[in-house]
Amino acid sequence: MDKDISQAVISRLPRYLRYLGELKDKNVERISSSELSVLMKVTASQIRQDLNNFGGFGQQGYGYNVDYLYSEISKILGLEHQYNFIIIGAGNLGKALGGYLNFEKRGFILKGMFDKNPDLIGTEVRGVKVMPMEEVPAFIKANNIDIAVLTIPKEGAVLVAKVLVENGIRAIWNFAHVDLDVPEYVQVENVHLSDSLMKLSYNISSYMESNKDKEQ
Amino acid sequence: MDKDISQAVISRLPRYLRYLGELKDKNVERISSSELSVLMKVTASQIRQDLNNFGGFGQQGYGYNVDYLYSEISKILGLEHQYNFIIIGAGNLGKALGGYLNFEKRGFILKGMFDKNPDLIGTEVRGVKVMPMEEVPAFIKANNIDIAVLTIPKEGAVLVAKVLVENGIRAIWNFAHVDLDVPEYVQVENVHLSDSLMKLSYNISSYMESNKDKEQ
DNA sequence: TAGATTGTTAATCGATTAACAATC
DNA sequence: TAGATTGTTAATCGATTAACAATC
Repeated sequence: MDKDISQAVISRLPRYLRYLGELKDKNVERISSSELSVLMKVTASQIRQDLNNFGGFGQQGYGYNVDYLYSEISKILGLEHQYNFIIIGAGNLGKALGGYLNFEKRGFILKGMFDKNPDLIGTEVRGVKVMPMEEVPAFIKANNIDIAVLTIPKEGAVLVAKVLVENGIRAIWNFAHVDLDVPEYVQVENVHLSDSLMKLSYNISSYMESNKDKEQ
Repeated sequence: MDKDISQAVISRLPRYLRYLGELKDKNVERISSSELSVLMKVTASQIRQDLNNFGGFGQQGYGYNVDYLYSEISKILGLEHQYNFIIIGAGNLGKALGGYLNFEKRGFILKGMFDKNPDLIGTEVRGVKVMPMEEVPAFIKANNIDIAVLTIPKEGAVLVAKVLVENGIRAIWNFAHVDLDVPEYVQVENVHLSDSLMKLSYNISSYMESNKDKEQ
């Protein structure tokens, strides 16, 4: 299908979807790329280029129909599918993600949680029980799990990822602070929180540096 | 100081630091850009270009001293500073971030947590008490808070950010699913988890699409 | 010294922006 | 029809890669 779209474009799609959702909520019927560009603080040209990677969703002289564009971007992002997911690591982060109801609205269904800590086994998040790690392989197969969320310390992550892949997982949302090495057919999305915090740290201190002269 | 370095470069620095940390742990003394490029799966050229934005840290014919390069990148990222931070929103995500000890190792000191939910007030994370939202302004001033972590639903986030800025916060680590509008001197780092999940969703479904023909 | 590898310039590639003809 | 705005091509800008002279 579509020739490989750059990840830069993909990264912007959820933000388009968010703004279009807000416009929908306000019952806005149509919007032009230039109006949207003002709201989103990007160029109108970029919006049109991005969208035209996937097809012509607008109409000359009119702009874009908000509802239609919203639903098209949803489709592009694969949000019309349902995905079953499990969470590996039932600490605070795992629980936070498991409890997040908006994911379910988008079609991501929490099927199970796992942890190696016996104290956590049997506890629940939204009615989903935490199970011991040994049960992961059988559970994946029995429940058609698509996505595994990895919220465990980096030490165990590489091995766990291997087990997940062996048992047919197709995607990993990786919060462990390590790069996973998986076959190309397994999609990995990394969320490295400490990297993000370091970026913030850089920007704070580089802003300070650049203002040293002006200070007094 | 340094002419504005692109955010693409900044984003790669924490990953360099992570690999150098691992090499340090293995007592590796020196490494060449090409050895590192193999480990990290990037080009040697990119490594050298990235580093030379900040100065010449290597030596011809030798490569880079691991310890030295590690400490230089730490400095660049501002990790030799101490930052005091507070967490606004003491739900599971807030608690997860508050409990993360590695942040403290990097110089990020959790000073307080806040929530508007009376049930949470008085509970603790690592000895840090959750306080009511009304106390935020006085607390920021009294405790020299640099960074606020925003782990509240998007509805309240814009208003809270306004209050934070008015009281002298210089940086916001924003987990609320909304774009904050703050003065240019306030640094914002966004972590939009649902955007990240949608990217994963795109990659799963576009991989499926691209293999439809091959299937059977 | 000879070999290795950096720092840096030049070439290439890709992404963003500008411009405008097509068309609703 | 006239005006507006897209879809798309062309121009620009920035980031990545390649190449190599400098130098340890």
